[in-house]
Amino acid sequence: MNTPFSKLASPLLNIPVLKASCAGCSLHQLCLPMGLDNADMGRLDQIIGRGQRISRDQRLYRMGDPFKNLYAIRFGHFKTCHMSNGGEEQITGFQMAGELLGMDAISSDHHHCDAIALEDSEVCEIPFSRLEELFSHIPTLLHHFHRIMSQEITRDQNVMLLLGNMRAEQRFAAFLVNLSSRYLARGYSSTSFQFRMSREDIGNYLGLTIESISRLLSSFRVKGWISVDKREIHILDLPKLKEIALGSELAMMTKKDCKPVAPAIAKT
Amino acid sequence: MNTPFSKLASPLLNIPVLKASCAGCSLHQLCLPMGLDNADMGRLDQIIGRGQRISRDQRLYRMGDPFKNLYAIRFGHFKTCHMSNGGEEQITGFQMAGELLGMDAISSDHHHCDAIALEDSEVCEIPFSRLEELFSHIPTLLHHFHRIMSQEITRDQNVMLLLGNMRAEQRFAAFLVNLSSRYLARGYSSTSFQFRMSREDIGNYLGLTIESISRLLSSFRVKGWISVDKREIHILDLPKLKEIALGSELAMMTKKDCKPVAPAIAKT
DNA sequence: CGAAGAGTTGACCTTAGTCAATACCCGTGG
DNA sequence: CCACGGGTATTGACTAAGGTCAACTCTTCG
Repeated sequence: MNTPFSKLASPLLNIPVLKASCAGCSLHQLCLPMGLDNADMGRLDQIIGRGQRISRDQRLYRMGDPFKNLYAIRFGHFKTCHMSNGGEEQITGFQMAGELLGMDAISSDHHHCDAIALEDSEVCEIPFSRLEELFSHIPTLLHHFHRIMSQEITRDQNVMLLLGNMRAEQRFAAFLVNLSSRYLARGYSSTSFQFRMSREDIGNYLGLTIESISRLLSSFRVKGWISVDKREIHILDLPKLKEIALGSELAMMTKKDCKPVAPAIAKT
Repeated sequence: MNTPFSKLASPLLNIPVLKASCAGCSLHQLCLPMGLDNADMGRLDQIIGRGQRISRDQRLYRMGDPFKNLYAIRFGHFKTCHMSNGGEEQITGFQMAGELLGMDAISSDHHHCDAIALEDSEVCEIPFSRLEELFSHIPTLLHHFHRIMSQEITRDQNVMLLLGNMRAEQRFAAFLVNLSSRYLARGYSSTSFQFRMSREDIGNYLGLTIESISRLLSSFRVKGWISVDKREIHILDLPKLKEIALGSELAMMTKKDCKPVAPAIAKT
């Protein structure tokens, strides 16, 4: 295992200080420094602050906190929770290693949501003002940063699609497929992984109740598409899940084997 | 009325060419050039391409189109439609004058949605590559651009909250209040305006059916909160709508006048 | 005038939420 | 060791919110 944080002895306090290094990090092709040459990556390393350990259930930042840093997740998982003024909370996303936290705060200089660790995790602190200084010297970095922000927008809009259009089964399938592909991109198994979040979190994220999630898990299990043991899940029929996630008409067709003649993608 | 586009005679074709000018535009305090001094605004003007007229129902861009420009809405209204792979469409937003279109396309160099004019409209074309060049010379502009992107993220996440947590009545109230405040910010009446979109569009956006929208309009009318005539709406009780939009517990309280003693904002 | 499109309203039905009982896991302490 | 309690998950029975289907109106446009 590579150790992307080198432990330096703090001269005064004699406690280990975590010093991040993009160059030594296995995620640099997924994360902010993507596409940078060694020289530029070095410059980025210079501004990146000390790493932070965040233990399970701890908040990296809270809604209303002043905005200073973006955070790149080194390892671990987070959820971001928005609170409506009425007090109900909505989980707007689950983030994993290599992803950036805090971009929602740029617009108003304070955070709009809570970021909560789902397990013991570690993040790199990226002072945003220094990052902005760097942008004028490294156009590649700027461009990539814009891609990341834009990606976040696209992702959110896909969730809107999910919440606005899909029925429970489809939402849940889409959720599983999404997790699956993100683990794949990180070099993990796309078919066997653990839920880092509770059923309640999943339900909240998908706009469903905890009971519905439970029932969906059971139903998918009975149908032979997955096997579950607590938070351990094995996807047994990924193509089927993708089909369900993709949606409705097409899935209905194949399910009922009806009218394979007429073009399935008829206008709605 | 100020005319932000000056008509120049095209030397060859002798047709009027629309030349945009931020300095002369009434929206420059809402739009991209916000906070720029005159010199910088001039530099921005230099890169802004010709204006485009988009007539009602026409598409400014389509999903899959290569990404070249961002577009600032000069006047008129747009909707952005995502298509799921399954073919169902979801309207992810309604945009009005002073807002930027196309930011979702930065991540992959092609557009992820269709932008459709809800009425005859006009946009300024902003070549993104030239804008990025400008960023290194005008940090203020870059910073503001980041705020705009971040705002888009926040806004999308608020819609997620709406779709994930709110019930029909609350969604619709939130929708009305949102429109109201955006018109206010543009100097229009916050209580009397026209829907630029059909009931179907509203329903699609809010994750409800057209029939539900119709019923909600009727019910709000009967309760005396609004008056509607086709697409003309007058908000008669904005505070009430805000209360409903804000949500649940608080609204329930006042509605039923029950237990005004216990703190309404109890933990969920 | 007739046809098409948009909107309204009513009757009925389905999906997922609510409520409640129960199971299971795990850490604590007698 | 087992009992206890709290958090988490599963399952069932019932309900309600909103979807579906259908009839009808109104407006617009050719």
